[in-house]
Amino acid sequence: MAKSRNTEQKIFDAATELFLEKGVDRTSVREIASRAGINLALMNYYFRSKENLFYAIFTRLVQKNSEELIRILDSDLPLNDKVRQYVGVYIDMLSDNPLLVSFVMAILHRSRERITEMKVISSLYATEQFTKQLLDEGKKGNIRRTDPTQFFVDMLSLIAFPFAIRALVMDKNNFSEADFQEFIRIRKKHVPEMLIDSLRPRS
Amino acid sequence: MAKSRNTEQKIFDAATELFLEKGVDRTSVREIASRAGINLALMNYYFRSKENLFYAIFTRLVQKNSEELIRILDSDLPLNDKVRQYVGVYIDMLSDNPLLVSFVMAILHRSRERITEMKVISSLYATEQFTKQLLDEGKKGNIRRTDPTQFFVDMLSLIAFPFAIRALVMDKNNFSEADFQEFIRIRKKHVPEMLIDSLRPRS
DNA sequence: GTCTATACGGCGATAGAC
DNA sequence: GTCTATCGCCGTATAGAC
Repeated sequence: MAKSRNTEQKIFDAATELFLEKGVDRTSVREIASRAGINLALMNYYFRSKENLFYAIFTRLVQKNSEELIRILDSDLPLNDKVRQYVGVYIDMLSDNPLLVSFVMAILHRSRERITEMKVISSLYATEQFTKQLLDEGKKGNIRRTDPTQFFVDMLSLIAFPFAIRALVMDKNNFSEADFQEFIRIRKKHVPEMLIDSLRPRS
Repeated sequence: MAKSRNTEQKIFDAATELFLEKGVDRTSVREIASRAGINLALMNYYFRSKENLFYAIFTRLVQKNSEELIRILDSDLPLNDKVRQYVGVYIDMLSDNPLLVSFVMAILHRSRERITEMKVISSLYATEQFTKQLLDEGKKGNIRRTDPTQFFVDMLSLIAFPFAIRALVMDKNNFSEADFQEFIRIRKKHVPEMLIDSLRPRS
């Protein structure tokens, strides 16, 4: 018992490091065990499978980061401020956590049907309250668009996809790391304004 | 010789089917050989590796579909018409080719450095001529935005990401297949208008 | 070209001893 | 809990008959 949490944590930490360094698929369980300084069998004693370990790490990472996102969506902020804040925080979060981007890619790349099982991934999506707010603003005629699903998918796409095609963008534009960070910094202003524009009633 | 193209084609077709059904990673070369009705050794005779086979299928699929996209980008159409046509054709293409979406996901999920090696993937990105057109319109003061990279990333994100998170969107909205298709059909009108709006000079 | 047969090292997972 | 030893599958490769 005394050593159990310790060992579990060592496996967890070693896996997190390796997943970040080499990606999930290119990291073998033997390598994780080796870096954790334990045996291959122990790896399976604590986490029944590599997939389980992956889920454990992913869940913790998402939970840690998604709380703030949900808090923003469920806040009492006016719609425009809310969009600005949400996009900014979300982009910072993806920018600061390459592992998160890589995990989401790995999950999207997996079988499409079972995405539902990863309940935690829902926390990266819209909340009921935010959907309601959009519908309410629409009824009041304050905004042009009336489909919350389209709006939220637009928002998520503009936030997340650039990180997914990061390598392609960098290659095509001869971007350095700093260039890409500057590109993302500009998006933090640009994306909210574009979304808010799309809501503005026509003059 | 007589049978060679035939066998190569059978392997090609069997692999295409299986990649679509189960995803690239979950399909074994033994399974491909089995479905193609041939032997494991032949599999290695024609394509030296599974990776080679994957690239062959992917390259052919992209080339077949990207020609029209490039033709549109390099056409003499006015900017707004070009955006409408490009988005519509691109969305149709992704809608009709789930394999293409899955392959792009697989590649994005692979090592980020080597994306450059897949030269064919560049054909899914902007052309020089289109970039030039955006810059020219900007100089003439016809459009508000001046950064072609941001615009093109916006466009690609709004087109492609919804297909990547298709399962999530369907789950969160209780969409049937038909519902999702309708959702996409609406996007074919909505996305170009949103992009064109973002270009329109402020009144 | 196509086949059978066999082999290699690496993988994820597990049985069973301690 | 922790270990050793082993299983079955994987991608890849090759030798040799037809």
